[in-house]
Amino acid sequence: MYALVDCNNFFVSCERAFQPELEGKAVVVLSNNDGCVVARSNESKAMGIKMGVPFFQIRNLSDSGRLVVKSSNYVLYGDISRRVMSILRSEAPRLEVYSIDEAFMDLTGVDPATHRSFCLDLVRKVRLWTGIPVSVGIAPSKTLAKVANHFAKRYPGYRGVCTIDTDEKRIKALSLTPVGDVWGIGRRVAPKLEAMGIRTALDFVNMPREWVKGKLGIMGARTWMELQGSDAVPREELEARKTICTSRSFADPIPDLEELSLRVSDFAAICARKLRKENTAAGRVTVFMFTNRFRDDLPQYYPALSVPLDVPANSNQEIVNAALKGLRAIFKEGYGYKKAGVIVDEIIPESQIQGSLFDENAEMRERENVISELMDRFNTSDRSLLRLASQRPGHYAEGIRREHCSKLFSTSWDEMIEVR
DNA sequence: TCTGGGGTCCTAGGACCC
DNA sequence: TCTGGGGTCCTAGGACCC
Repeated sequence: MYALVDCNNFFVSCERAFQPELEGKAVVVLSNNDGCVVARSNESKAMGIKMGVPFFQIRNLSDSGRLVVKSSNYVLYGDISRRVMSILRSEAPRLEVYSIDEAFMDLTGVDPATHRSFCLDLVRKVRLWTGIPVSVGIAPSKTLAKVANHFAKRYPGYRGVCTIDTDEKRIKALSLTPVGDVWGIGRRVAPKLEAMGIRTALDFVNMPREWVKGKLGIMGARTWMELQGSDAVPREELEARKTICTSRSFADPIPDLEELSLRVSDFAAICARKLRKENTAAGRVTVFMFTNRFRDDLPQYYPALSVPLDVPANSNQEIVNAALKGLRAIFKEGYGYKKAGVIVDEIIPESQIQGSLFDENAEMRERENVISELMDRFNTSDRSLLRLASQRPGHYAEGIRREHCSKLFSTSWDEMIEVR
């Protein structure tokens, strides 16, 4: 059996943990640049505020005092997440951290008769020790655990823990679950299924497996198996990431190459640092940028270019140089760029880098690696004291709108850590 | 005026090989 | 006029997730 532990309204709960006066109020947390709603309290959900709505569309609610608005503070959320996960890990031998706010716990070894009380105790501990409310769904597959979790959240009678451990409960739960709410059935496919008369998860599971596989492919068939109660989603092994992307929207559009170069240098340096943190190196660097896609009246341009590296690298100099080379190749005058980013991929473990026999730059690479490591010792995720001359002076967050940001309540200056 | 960021996997089609 | 059969690998795009 799995227990899916999911933090309720996670970013809002992190804000409330340190600002108890927000308890009971309608609160939302905004994305970078104070752009969209990315987290809502129950009260703001009840007001009809949808996930992802642009902030300017609900600004009146905040102006009139009916809604509290916070900018996102990922350093804070990452730190709280680590604390929650470490509690869960100490209670169960096998834990798969699935995202910043949820984790699958393998209940093997826990007496099935005590699953519920075990998880109720978990909910209590996490709340008491971190201030974060969590809900738990217990079921024989991950997808069913997700379903159970929905019920745990929706109905207070469960006191935060809902179990699907009999066929009767499974059928009942599936009959009450819209097919589009099932984990793995997304926005594109749900309307098609509904058009064919498949409205609930139960309707879906009553279709023949071969029909599902034909319509939705092997992923759809896997979801179908999971809803039957078979464990079909493989355990996530903690492997090195295959791609790393750093991108941002800008508060104001950027028209010139000089300013864009500073931003792209920062993005590339952040990618390089993430590589070093995971002891990996990338064989390719891609730059991309976008004009403002919401402005039909302005010319649009959204180029991208990949630059291969002779030898996989993770030093700031090499990643930044490649990114800037790509940027210069695709930059065109006459556009206001609203967003840009850097992707590194073809990632391999640092230990597997094959130097070329005729690499004339081997000595230089070695020096750059040493310099990058030195920079890491001085820089945090929030601030770069040591940087290349091509990077922007000052604070990473400059040029990003964050008008309602809370303090870094839980981390001291030198322990700010980015969390996957 | 104002619209986020970061991942994974699958699939179809093209290039290339014998 | 008529033009095989079967692989592999790579990539872009789409769908999904948080």
